Amino acid sequence: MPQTVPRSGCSPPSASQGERAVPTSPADIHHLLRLLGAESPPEPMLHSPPTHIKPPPPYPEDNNYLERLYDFESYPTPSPSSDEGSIPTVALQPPSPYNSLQYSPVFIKEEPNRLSVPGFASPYPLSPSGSCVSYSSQNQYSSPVPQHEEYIDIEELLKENQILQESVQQSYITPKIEVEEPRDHILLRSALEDTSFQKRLNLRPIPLELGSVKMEESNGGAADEALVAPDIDRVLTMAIEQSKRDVDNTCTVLGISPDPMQWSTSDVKAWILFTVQHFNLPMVPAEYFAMDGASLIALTEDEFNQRAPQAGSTLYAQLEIWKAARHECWRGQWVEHEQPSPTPAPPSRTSPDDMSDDEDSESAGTNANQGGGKVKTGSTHIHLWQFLKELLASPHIHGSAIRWLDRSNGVFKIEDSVRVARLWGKRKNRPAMNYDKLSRSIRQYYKKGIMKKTERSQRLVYQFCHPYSL
DNA sequence: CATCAGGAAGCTC
DNA sequence: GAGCTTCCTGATG
Repeated sequence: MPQTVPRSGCSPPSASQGERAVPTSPADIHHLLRLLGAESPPEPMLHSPPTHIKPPPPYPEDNNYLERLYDFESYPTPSPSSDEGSIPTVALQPPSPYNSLQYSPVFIKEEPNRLSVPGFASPYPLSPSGSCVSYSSQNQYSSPVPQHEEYIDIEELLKENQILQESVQQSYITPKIEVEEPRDHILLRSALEDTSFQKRLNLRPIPLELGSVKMEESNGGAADEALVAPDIDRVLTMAIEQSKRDVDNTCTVLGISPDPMQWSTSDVKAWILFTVQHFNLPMVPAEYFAMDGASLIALTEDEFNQRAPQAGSTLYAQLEIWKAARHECWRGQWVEHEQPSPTPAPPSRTSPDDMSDDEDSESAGTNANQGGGKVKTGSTHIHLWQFLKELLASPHIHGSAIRWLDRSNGVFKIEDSVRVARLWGKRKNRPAMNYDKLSRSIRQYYKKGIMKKTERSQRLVYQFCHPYSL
């Protein structure tokens, strides 16, 4: 019997993570990473390339074709962020076959601790040590996929991760310091754990339940044995985080929303070209994807492949990541990731609590995607638990009204019931809202498995169930 | 007195 | 039908 992930005592039926199968072999991991958008690694590979990929039809290199290519100069070239001064930038150059066009370098904010796994989701080049590489405009373009590493050094990866986790645990021990847990992302995780790609890519299915060590017959030797599920879980978590960072960076560079549904035709163009450039894919004629984001989302993988025989799969896989991230955004997970660091209160105020209700309402209602996209929330179509998490995510503004007592266990306290109720009422256009009604709604969550009673009953203290506390 | 707990009915989407 | 909202009674600290 395979072991399974221990569940929280109140996992809601609809949100249970279940016992999904995840790929276990390096070959499958590699496929997973490719689906995240990384280009095929150079030979030799850990696995044979999928046989169904046909040789690309040669694109005409006449002037008419070149004119149909997207205009790279139209992209914004944001200057390096000032709040993360130590983070270097990477100026990406287009692939050499097309460098006869006039391109402007695109500056990407690179993060120093970017995961250094070849063929990984990150489209940004890394030096062999994992630090960033700057490409001057004179440099010849290098493939975004690191060429210097060809294998996943999973042991080293896990060692680093273990050190990281130990340091985090150390922080937990420190009294009175709240440590923000690394955000998990249920939907992205689901996308990553989806093994339907095994079927699509004619891979040998390798069932493994999350948290188990059950292995099918292994022909991969010691490398396979080394990949037990908890380790894969960590890799998945890192992959998720990486994907989100990549989405964030792309949003910043292109000035587009993280939600593909919001994309205009020109946004789609920008995204297609950006993705093609990053993954060193063959150029795609502009008219093949002349549509808005909603239409793009509606395309099937086959339709992507018809439009772009070589790039279609990667583009489709990337869009899947963005679509999953869009759901994360909706769930409010994106908010905390993109939220700018707390800014000082305006001079006219002595504390955030002096803010007017209107400003409270606004700050609690429009924080999604403040980091650079165009999407605004603030809709009345928000669940109470999401709203509470919004408030909890802004301790610099709402810390006096509601705050985490135990972030890791989802325990929070309403410090000012009147204020929280008033904010909720404003958001829902319910002027008569009061704490009595709000608390009644919270109590409804007990049945639904969204919240639970705390072990020791305390006034105004509630607890989210997993995974709602994430 | 404020809060907790939960039943019941109504409203909105 | 879901997700509240509103109103209610009774219990608790």
